Amino acid sequence: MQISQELLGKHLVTNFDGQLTVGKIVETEAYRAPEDKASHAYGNRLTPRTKVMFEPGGHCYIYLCYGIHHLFNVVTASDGIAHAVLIRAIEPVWGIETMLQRRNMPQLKTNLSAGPGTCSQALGLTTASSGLSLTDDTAMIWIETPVVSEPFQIQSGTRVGVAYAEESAFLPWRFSIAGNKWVSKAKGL
DNA sequence: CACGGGATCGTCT
DNA sequence: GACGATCCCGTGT
Repeated sequence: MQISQELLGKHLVTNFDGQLTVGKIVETEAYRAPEDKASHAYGNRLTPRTKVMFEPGGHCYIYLCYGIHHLFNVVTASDGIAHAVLIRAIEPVWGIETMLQRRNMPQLKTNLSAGPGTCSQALGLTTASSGLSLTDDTAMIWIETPVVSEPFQIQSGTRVGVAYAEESAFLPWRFSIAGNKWVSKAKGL
């Protein structure tokens, strides 16, 4: 919860095949097992897929949604506690040409990375990278605090696509940088 | 601009 | 064997 807000404004960096891409995190969602019915680890459900969420924080959980989209999460809690923060949108900062190529887009538009599936694709993140460390010296994915950053207000709302989750569906656990045009359009905010 | 549907496949029952 | 923590494009207004 706190971490999902602290991640706003931070830089998410990937370095695959010598291609450096950087995006400022502008939108996140918190998922907190065991009580959160929207979490894949609800009730501490432990499967081959979810097990990286139970490991100590500092690495990532990436999974495939709707057979098409790779969704990137930061695992945030201590050993045995399955908390994660979904990165829903980034503002491109560096490596824009690479991101456009990955997205197969001719020119820069806000839909380059507004939405969890597209922003993962822009950064080159796939399930193949699930479980990788964000903190190792050799990490290919990591998070940095930008040297300079504009102050911003945090906006919150309910999460997207979790209507099935009963009472958990109404938790205001979606956070974004107010007024940032790279935030996804889902459910207005 | 709002809505509707199709794409597409790993994961769990 | 069903179903998503989604996106995009088509249609109609």
